[in-house]
Amino acid sequence: MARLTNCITMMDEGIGRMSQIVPQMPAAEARLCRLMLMVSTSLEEELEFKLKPHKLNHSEFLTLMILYSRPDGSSTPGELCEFATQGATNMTRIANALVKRGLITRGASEEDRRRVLIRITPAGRRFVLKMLPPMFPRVATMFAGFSDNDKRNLSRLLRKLAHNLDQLSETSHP
Amino acid sequence: MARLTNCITMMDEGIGRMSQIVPQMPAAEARLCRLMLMVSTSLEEELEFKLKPHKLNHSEFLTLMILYSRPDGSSTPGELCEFATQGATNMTRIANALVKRGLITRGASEEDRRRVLIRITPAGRRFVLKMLPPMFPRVATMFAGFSDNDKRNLSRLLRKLAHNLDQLSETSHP
DNA sequence: ACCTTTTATTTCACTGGTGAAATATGACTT
DNA sequence: AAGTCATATTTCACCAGTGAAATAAAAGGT
Repeated sequence: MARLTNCITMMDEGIGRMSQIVPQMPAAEARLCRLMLMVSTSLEEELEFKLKPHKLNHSEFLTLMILYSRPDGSSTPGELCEFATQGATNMTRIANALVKRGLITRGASEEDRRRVLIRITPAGRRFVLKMLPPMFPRVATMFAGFSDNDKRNLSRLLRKLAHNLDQLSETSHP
Repeated sequence: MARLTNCITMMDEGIGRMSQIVPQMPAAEARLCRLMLMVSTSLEEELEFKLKPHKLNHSEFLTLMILYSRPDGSSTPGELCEFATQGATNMTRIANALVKRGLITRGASEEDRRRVLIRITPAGRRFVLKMLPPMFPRVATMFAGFSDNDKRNLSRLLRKLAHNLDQLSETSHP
């Protein structure tokens, strides 16, 4: 049996036994939580596997992609922290790494010179365009056997979950 | 707008622009990947938030739960590594931490004395029973507004995704 | 001109996790 | 009995990320 499937089986049995001991437990929801965490860990590993040859880690890749997909190819550290969900400390390190490789530049903004402007370089764009296509088959294979309806449904449910999570974090750690 | 929702909006726009530049990109699948990663990161934070007061991190909690849910309350380091998806190095540290708190014991197995037997203590069981219930409302709230059908569907789709991920990792890094 | 605020950065100590190599132990094979 | 294998652990150097505090720089309000 394969790794993830194996873990999921164990999890199912474990939660089954737990919910006999602690009947108030929301067993179905707990299962979904564990499923989410396990599957996404594995998904992340799968993507990292394609990044490693390029000596990129996940957050460097993500930062680069955010910059690429901006209309003007630029952003500020603060914005990048927000969208890549990284702390400022870490973003500094990420930016340092990408600047050293010549994939982005970092300079003072013209309008508001407090701000630092981070901008993807032509070399950065070429790099992305070269490394991206080999990832496509892998991403497509992950969702093999998913009907269009399955994909729509998964998207809908994840967004709904995201909405609930936002509510939760707003009320308890605002 | 809330944090996650905000990030998702940006992601949608970003992938929209990317798929105009690189039309072969499997845009729907890429969106689902990003959604999975973002949502599960947030979900994990939400759970950690409830663990922090108990000075437990996610993998310590998981290890403890695995032990609790075993019929005999015990396991071996190797097995725990597998089901908690942790390296041996890390499991040693986790076990050290839990032993120090008196929540588990670690001793040589009787039958096969190569093996180490890790076993949850009565104090460990009490600890779990005390800390678990306060997490329930949080977990339930995450899936507020999910019909039974939604939950079944999400479970089905995540398991399908898990299956595909297993296939992927078996063929490419076996 | 002065004060406040925003923004970015750096530094430091820390947590959490990885990977590789070395060591120990004892089971299994022959 | 000797050799091989499996298991667990430790150690070491490392990567990735956090949180808090200190510093810098300049915008904006008064």
